[in-house]
Amino acid sequence: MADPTPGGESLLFLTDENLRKGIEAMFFAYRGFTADPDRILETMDYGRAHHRAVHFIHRSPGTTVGNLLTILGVTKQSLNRVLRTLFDDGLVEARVGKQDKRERHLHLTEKGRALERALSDAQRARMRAAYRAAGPNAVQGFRTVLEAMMDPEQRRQYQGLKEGSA
Amino acid sequence: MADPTPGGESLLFLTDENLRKGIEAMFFAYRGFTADPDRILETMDYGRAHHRAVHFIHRSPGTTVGNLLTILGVTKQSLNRVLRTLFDDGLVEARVGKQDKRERHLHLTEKGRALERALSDAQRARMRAAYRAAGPNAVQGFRTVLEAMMDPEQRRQYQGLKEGSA
DNA sequence: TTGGAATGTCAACAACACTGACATAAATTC
DNA sequence: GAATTTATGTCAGTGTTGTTGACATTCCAA
Repeated sequence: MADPTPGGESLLFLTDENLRKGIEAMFFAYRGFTADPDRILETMDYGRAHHRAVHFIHRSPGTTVGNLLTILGVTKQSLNRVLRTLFDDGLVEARVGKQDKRERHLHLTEKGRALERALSDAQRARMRAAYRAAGPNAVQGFRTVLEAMMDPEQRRQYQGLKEGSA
Repeated sequence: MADPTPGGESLLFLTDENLRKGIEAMFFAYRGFTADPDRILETMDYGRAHHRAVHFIHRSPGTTVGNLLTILGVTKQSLNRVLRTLFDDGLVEARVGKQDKRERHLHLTEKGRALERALSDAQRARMRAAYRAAGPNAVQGFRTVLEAMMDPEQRRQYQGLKEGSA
């Protein structure tokens, strides 16, 4: 019998069945991933879109609307609807750019930081439990596969944060 | 200095910064995960909900509407809207149960199988590329962490398929 | 000064989720 | 056999989040 693994390593992990399991794992895990913040959000008048906006504004304080549009991958109309409620409710404030006065630099207010903390505490708790249960090696693999699954554009945004982007 | 890792292992992988990276990895990777099927779906009149229904009917031929409701975690009204279009377009057929005539057992037609194949080929291609790039060890870790991230109920459904469920 | 970039806003629409209420048929239980 | 429960379908209304398209404002830059 010819060796089916020219590189010397087993390629059994690439069977369609294994890929299907990976696909379903993503589906079910993503549900768990969003479940806890969702529960908090639904007690307010907010949804996932608000969570995402708050998260990325927290991560990159002073980011512009345009940056946020690129990261979130939605239309400005869609983002604007969300941002307006966050302004109105006093969670986010927009400061006119000093150099370029067309830009609006987004910042969380104290109230906004409180919501961000509540949401990310909930989400991190589950992530931490999963990490702890799986161990550091598994976590390393987890991150490696997810990164390989991103579009190049998304991967750039994911990695670009290491050296600060705002 | 006291040893911060009583078990002897480093717990540095549990820092908030690492957890945040994991959270964003999930966010960006899920976008990539759904991007390819989404492109196919939008050329038709279908969306992600149709994809999910077709996927799970393919995986568990003869599954009932109730089973599907549990797996997908949506309301019957929501699922019904999707199933109706799949019936009307001749992608899925419902057979009245032999033992329990209230049940509708769902099956893909040839046309339905064709769509399923197109969608899962696209999704598997990306998953395969990611798996190959990351290697078997990373894939193992990927699956372990995702599994730990699921709700217990979801985990049961994810695992229950090993021994066939339809 | 003109063109384009960054942003905001109005209107309409679609996908996909939800709740609540009601209907039907069949199984189950008393 | 009657009453109840289960499985499914359907009608109506609502909400979140996305989309296009069009238009206005402000301001940087050539």
